[in-house]
Amino acid sequence: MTTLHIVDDDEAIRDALGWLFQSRNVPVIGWESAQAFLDAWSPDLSGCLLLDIRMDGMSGLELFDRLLAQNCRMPVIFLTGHGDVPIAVGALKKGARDFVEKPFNDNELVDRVIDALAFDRDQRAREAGQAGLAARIATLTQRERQVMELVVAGRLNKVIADELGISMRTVEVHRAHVFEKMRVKTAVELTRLLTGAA
Amino acid sequence: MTTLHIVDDDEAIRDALGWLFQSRNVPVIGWESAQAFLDAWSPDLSGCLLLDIRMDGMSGLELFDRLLAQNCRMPVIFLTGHGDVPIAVGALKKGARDFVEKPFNDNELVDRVIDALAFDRDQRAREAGQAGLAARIATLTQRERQVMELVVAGRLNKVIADELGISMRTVEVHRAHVFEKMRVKTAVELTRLLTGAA
DNA sequence: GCGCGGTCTGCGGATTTCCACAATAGCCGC
DNA sequence: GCGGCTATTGTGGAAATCCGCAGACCGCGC
Repeated sequence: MTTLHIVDDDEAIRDALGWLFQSRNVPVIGWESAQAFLDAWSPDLSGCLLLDIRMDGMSGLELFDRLLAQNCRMPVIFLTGHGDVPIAVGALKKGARDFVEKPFNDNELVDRVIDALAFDRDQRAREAGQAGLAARIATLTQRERQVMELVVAGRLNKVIADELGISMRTVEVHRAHVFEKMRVKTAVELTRLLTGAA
Repeated sequence: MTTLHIVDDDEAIRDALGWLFQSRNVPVIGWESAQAFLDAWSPDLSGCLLLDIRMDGMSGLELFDRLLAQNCRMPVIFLTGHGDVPIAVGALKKGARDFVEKPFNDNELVDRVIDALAFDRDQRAREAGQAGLAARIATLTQRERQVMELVVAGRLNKVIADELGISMRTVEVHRAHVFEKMRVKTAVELTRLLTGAA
């Protein structure tokens, strides 16, 4: 679900943030430790993360690192009480979306979270498209993939036949199969698909 | 030139940094104020910027904003004595490349500057390619541009003729002109050019 | 062994693209 | 007005692509 995940070991803060966001119609789930969230995380968890830096046990930064190692691309907003520039800079350069010091302005934080949620939705839509594409590519045979690459590289069938050492007719057959499986009608459409054009 | 531009109103620091970088074979130019650099800036100044935050007159942050307003895309590394998280976060989110607190580690700073210089070179190469492309597109006539768009959209000449209400032969002529002016031989190559593929 | 899928090939025809040669017409600047 | 650029169209042929029909070989699983 597209939810704000709040990871903070201070229950009072989880509750306060929970109230804040629920009053703005943002679904919230609270986690009492980095480990708890890490255990529950799966790639189809969507939404964004609000992460306290200083926690007992695993810190927010370490959780962030571990999530990155697992290819989590959920937007992360850090919350911290004690400002530390190198930490903030490091987190942002690793890809964190924001880094907010307490005390924070409620409205501002809500806005940033809402932006992050929208970003995650968009990103997931893009990734879903890519996944469908990858699935179609997976149905291609070895040869078909080879031919497809050369077609997308702009080679004529004649040239492809030469390069692969097969007859033009065979290239045509593979090419037709590629078009069918990739659900396109022309080489241009195929190129747009694979180069990720609009 | 691809140079490190140091903007700091403290001459001692400019000198110290100048020595540091020149000893590492990084060309350096020092500027004694934000205004001085801003006056001298032009879009073909290349390299990267090392910018002190606190200066008499215009601050480093304000210089950064003004440069952004002028579409400067040179990588900027901020230097600051007094850490302030919101400022650092704001600068990075606006696109600054780094934000370093004094005292800094010499080697680390040099590495980051060298990275930034390499980034600028790459970025300029990409932009030069795009500029050449834009220049070629500019030589196309109205009609040729229309035809090009439809070709890249994957339409057949026949369909393009219908959509534009002209004869197929005319479409062929425009299409050939487009290929010639854009220096490609196939519709696929043209598509790759315009969609910015490898 | 038999079927299925992948790879390979040829033939022939329809469609599309590519291109040289040729021509008409409007607009703009010298 | 002439020359140049743009847009338009036609004829006709060469080249490339698209596609159905037909057949071949090989490996794999039932």
